[in-house]
Amino acid sequence: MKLIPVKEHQAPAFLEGLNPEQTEAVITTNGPVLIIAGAGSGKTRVLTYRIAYLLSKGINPYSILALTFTNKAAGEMKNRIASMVGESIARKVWAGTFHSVFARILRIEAESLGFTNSFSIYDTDDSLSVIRAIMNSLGISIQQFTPQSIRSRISNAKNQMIGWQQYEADAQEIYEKQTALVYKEYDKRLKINNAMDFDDILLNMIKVLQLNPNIKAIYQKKFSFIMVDEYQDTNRAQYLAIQLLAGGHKNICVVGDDAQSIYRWRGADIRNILEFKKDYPDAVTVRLEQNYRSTKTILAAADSVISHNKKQLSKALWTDNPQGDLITVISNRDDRDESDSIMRIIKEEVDLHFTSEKDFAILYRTNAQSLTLEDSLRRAGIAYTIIGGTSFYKRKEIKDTLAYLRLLCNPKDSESLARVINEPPRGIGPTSVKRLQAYAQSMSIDLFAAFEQANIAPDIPKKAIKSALDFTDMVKEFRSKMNDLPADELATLFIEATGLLQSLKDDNSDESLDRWNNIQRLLSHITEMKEKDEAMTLEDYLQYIALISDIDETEFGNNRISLMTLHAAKGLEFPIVFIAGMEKGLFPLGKAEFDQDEEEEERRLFYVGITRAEKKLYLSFAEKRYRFGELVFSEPSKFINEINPDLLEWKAGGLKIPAQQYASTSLKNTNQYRPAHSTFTKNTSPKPFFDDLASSSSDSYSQIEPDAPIMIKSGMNVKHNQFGIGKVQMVSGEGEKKQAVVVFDSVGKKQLLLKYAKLEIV
DNA sequence: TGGCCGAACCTGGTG
DNA sequence: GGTTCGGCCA
Repeated sequence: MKLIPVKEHQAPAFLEGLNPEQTEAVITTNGPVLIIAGAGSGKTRVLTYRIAYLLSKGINPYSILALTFTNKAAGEMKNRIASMVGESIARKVWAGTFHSVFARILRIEAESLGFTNSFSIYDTDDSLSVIRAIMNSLGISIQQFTPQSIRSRISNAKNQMIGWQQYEADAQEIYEKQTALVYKEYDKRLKINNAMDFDDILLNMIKVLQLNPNIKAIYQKKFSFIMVDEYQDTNRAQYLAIQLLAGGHKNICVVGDDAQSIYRWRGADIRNILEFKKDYPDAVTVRLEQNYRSTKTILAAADSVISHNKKQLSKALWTDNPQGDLITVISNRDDRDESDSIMRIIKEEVDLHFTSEKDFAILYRTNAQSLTLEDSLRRAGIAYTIIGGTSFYKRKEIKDTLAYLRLLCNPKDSESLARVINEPPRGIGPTSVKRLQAYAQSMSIDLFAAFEQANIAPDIPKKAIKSALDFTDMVKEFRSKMNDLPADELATLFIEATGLLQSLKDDNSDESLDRWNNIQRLLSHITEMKEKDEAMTLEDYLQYIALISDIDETEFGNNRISLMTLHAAKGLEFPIVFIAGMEKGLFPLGKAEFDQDEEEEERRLFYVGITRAEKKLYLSFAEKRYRFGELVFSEPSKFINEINPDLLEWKAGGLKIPAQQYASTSLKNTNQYRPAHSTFTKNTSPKPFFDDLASSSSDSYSQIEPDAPIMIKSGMNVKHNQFGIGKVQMVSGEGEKKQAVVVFDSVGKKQLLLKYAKLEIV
């Protein structure tokens, strides 16, 4: 690979705004480069300038590969490149998530692995239902081994590049042995369905490169400059794929920050960044330590938090930015109160200081927290967008519609066929479907082909045969039109023809109407995408949708406040940030109490959250909160106390509801605590204080009386009605949240909430 | 065979 | 709180 000669030895004018380290990171384009980039140190800027710099040297945009973790980060990068070099060049750069870029390549190379180029991509839910079906057919108890845990075991294995053969060979305990059985069958079924799950996209990319030296050579030559963002979060498979692609020229630039490593649970291997120097001994290391994003206060808070982690590389982040406001901690009675407090602050800011809605972000630990927040936002009349929330795509009607479209593109996708065959009901019941599945298996054909042969398959009722044949004829008719009709028209006509829309219309309930509307939204989204990109096929659209989690991308930043999980917030920044649910057991999550590594990861996640804020940071917690539809009492998170108290100010949320007596909580700074609004009522009753509240929230909180804790101690032998006999290893938590770690003879180690587990002492 | 109802699970996060 | 799954009945 020969570089196009540099025309002049002077740097382009756009480099002038960079500091010396950033400049070095931008112009060191040949050979391996490791950029250690602290939070807010202009990492995205460096990456985009680097690409712009390469382009300014005459490098072909198609030969630049930039890999990110989230769609959001990829989109951000593309936008910035576009604003520097123009849309037409920017879109030629291969910038995207690992999954989207690799899926794009696999579409081209699928045949070398025995897939067709219209393979389906299964999301977590799809793969879960395949696993469920497999467990049922293998007679593995769904009660004893939850499909979720089997799925995550398989996924973890894949992320560490362990195939079913090896997994089977290594399986020791019963859980692993059962997983091995499912894993083997799962692999087989996906292959038959011409489908890949998210993990397969990485693994198959590696397979293609490893098995076909000529294909490897093509892509090594094609991508002559490779950049990887968030390198600290790559797993073994991603690491290997990068190494294969960069193997020839070694023009590889990785950017990362060990303090922001938050995907250990998903197989991220911190060694990848720590040992980069070992993999590429001549690598140049650049450290970006000046923070341009946050105030001194916010940076100091982040620093005092992360210093509680034992395992970390030393880093000296500093900033020239002003000191800024104190960090405000808001205490609230409950989750609803918390949401309302946040809304009130946002409204005040918007009304009094003319702040724009797009300047706010609300971050939380778990997706479930968004519900209460959304409710408050709607009542307050504030426009919002949930980033990365999958709610739209998780809707049944959307999944059904997409399954129909997948079936249209990928005839072998038996999973999708089974999903939609009775949506709307067609008189082909589960029994008939099972028989056809058995028939398909015995004849080694896919389910769609079995449907086509329903008349010769055994024991299928006449009515079902007719329905099956009508259905396959209808699908085939549309398949024959695939090349003649534009993607959006094809999709609309096909979905009409399936009767899905009509059945919702006929039902005529509010809910059905809502569903009907959602399907229309999806269909018009296809049209929208088609208008943007004339060449888009239905397969392209399905792939895009499978790998993206947010349909309303255009609404992002369009004068709406943003809601997202802390994980999804990585790489983003906002002037004003709220971190909600700062409670023990929620953030850090309960599991971290037992596990030092887990706690450190949660702390890094908090670090990520804090450093998203530019000007002002709010932390809020609730004394009680609905979780699993039940009210749970909680204490403030220990993380709050890890921030230097000089950086904090305390406020009480809650407007209508009188504040409770806080002295009983474990908070140290009660003297600094000021109720934000006049009525501060002392209340020593352990029961919440409800007076003459008009607020509708009150009745839902009326009966709260935690059960007496069960006297379970470590060392005891106990019996669980599902898992059988086990030994208590550890007990922790109080009252409702009291939990135990029990090692069961049958399924190994389990963490149980005593309130639910109903353990018997034996 | 298909529809309805109650029980059981859930919620740790990303693509 | 919502969703999914299995059992029971028409």
